[in-house]
Amino acid sequence: MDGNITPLPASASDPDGFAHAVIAWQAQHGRRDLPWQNPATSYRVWVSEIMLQQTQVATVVPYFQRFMARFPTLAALAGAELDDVLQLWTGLGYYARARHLHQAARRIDIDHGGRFPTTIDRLLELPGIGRSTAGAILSLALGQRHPILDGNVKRVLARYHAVPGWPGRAKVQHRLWTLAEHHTPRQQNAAYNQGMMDLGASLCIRVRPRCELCPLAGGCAARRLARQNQFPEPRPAKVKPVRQTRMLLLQQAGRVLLVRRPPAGVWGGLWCPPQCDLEADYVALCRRQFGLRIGPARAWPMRRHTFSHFHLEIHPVYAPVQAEDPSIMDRPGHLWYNEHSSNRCGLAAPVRQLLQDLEEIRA
DNA sequence: AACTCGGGGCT
DNA sequence: AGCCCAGAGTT
Repeated sequence: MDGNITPLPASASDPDGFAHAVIAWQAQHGRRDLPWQNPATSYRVWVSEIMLQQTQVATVVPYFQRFMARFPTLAALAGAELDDVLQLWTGLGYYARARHLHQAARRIDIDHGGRFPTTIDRLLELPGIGRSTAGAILSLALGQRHPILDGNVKRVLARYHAVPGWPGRAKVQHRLWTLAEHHTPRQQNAAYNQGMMDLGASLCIRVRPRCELCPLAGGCAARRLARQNQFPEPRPAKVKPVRQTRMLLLQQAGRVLLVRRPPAGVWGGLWCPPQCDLEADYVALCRRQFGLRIGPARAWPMRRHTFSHFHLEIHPVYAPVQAEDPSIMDRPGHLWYNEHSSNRCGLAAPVRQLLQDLEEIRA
């Protein structure tokens, strides 16, 4: 690539040629064969946008394929059990989004007769869909004119206009939305929005952006100032506290006891080994809470899991179950998990790792 | 170890 | 309106 920027034809709605440059670049270099682009139905674009909110494209693709194989239509998702949805979400993180997705599918089924809403106001009423996601669905699937402002677009606009401040701040976000609206073309809106996302993902990346290939380089304020790395500004740093927890790996006949976590909060709705404080008497707890008598316990090495706002130090303890009170175990919210049986449940990443380690020790 | 990401929810 | 929260992957 020679780095020359072709002079851009201007139009009444795009006086600086910004949108035109993005659309032309997208046609040549953008992504056109992602699974949710073929076909780009509202349902498929919606699911992909929710997954892409928390994960990069390469990771999302296999999750998306599995999800579509299992829930090919909105009706299939609306009729599904939450546990089945969470199972397909295992490892993706941000499990509230899977719950919102499922909830929203049911709402569309009930409130809209199963037909996907086609206006931004109706979309914004659904859980898990905000302005950017609604705009992406209507633009990419239906060709309507809406701006979007995902992480990639924020980075492109923050650099192009040298917007100071952290985009998480309301004032900065408002400025970026205004800029996004300003650049959004009347024609070829889908190609433009896809192009902005592709630009942010492939050239206008966080570190060492590849400005020499960028169709917007000629007008980019950050580049003119040679300050590409200083936009957008990072989130203000904060110190993360450390929390500790005990996880009880109670094994019986090759199965491990899991309990369902509360529907909201960390790992909401997921299944997890019983937890307690480090100081707690877990032998007594097993008997009192689960009716289990456990054999000699063995502590496993601590492992650390980092969340956005704290570190969690997990202290696993393994213990064989010697006797159980059979009447207690059939309560809802409890299950004996076996990797090879078809348990339908969502697992957080460190829990999945723990169960995998347990499996390897047995083998 | 720091950084990322859009939306929900609380104050 | 302005915070805080959520999780795993990437760098």
